[in-house]
Amino acid sequence: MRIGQVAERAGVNVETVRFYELKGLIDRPVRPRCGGFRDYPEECIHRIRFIRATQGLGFSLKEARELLTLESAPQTRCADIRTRALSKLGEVEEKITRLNQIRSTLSNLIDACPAEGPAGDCSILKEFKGAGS
Amino acid sequence: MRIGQVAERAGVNVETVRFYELKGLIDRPVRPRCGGFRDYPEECIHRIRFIRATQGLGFSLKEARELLTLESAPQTRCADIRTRALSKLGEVEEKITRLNQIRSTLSNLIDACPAEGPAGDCSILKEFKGAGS
DNA sequence: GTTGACTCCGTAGTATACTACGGAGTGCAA
DNA sequence: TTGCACTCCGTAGTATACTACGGAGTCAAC
Repeated sequence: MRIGQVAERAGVNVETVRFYELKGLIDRPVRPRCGGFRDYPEECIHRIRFIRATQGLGFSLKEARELLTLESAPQTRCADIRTRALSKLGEVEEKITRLNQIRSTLSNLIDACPAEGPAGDCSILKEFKGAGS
Repeated sequence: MRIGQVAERAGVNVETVRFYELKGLIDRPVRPRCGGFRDYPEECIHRIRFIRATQGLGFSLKEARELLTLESAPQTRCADIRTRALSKLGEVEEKITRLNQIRSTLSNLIDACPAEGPAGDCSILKEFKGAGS
C-alpha cells in the first residue's frame, strides 16, 4: 500500500500519517534502494485507528504510543492497561469537576446580570473587575 | 511602579506581564527618553487581575482582550457581556458533555476488564483494536 | 512521450499561553 | 565605587497535534 491509500483507509490525512511516523507511532517503511514509493503493511492502518480510538478517549499521542508499545509487548498484563485507563479516568473526572465549577459560576453570573442597560451595571463585568481589588 | 512590582502585586511573572504587553492586553508604558525604567500605572494591575479572572472562567486571552475592550468602551451594553458569557457557558457545557461521554466509556471499559492476566484478555485493549476493523 | 496525480523529505507555520535566555543598561545601597 | 538586583528587548524554546509548502522524483494512463 502507498501512503495515500493508508491515509484514506485510516481516515486521516497523508500529512498525519507522516507526522505519526516522525513521532514514532508507526513504522516508516523503508524506501526501495532503487527509488520508488514506500510500501505500507496493513498493520499501519490498524495502528492509526488504534491511535484515533485512544485519542477519542482523551489519551494524548504520547500515551497512545505507550499503549501501542504495551499492546505489542508479550509480557504486558491486563493490569498495565487498566492502570492507565484508571489514571485517565481520574484526569477526566478532574476536568469535569473543574468545568462544573466554571459552569456553575458562569451560570450564576448570567442569572444575576440585568441583561439590559449599560455595562456599568453588569454583574459579570463587576465580578471580573472585583478580582482586581 | 516598575514591572517587578506590577508582577508581584498582580500575582504573575514579570515575563507574563511582558507577554501581555506584546499581545496588546495591557499598554506598554513608554520608556523615558533619557533611559531608565518604565513606569506602570495602577491600572495595569487591575487589567492583569481582570485577565486572570476571565481565564479562570475559561476565557482565552483573545477573549479576555475583547472583554477588556468592552469594559473600557462607554457604549458597551450589559447584553454585550452577557452574550459572551452565555456563549462561553455553551462551550463549557459542550466540553462537559463530551467529557461525560468519555468518562462513561472509560468507566465501562474498566469495569469490563478482568484486571489480571495477560493483556490479550483486556477488554480495553480490545476496544482500541476493535476500532481497527 | 508527456501529462497529471501522487510521493518523498525536510522545514516552517498555526494556535495557545507562556517560559527561558542573553547581553546590555539602570538604580540603589553599603 | 563596586556590587547586586532589577530592567530592557528581542528571540527562541516548551508542549500538543497537526497543516502547509516547495522542489524533486515516480508512476500509470493516454
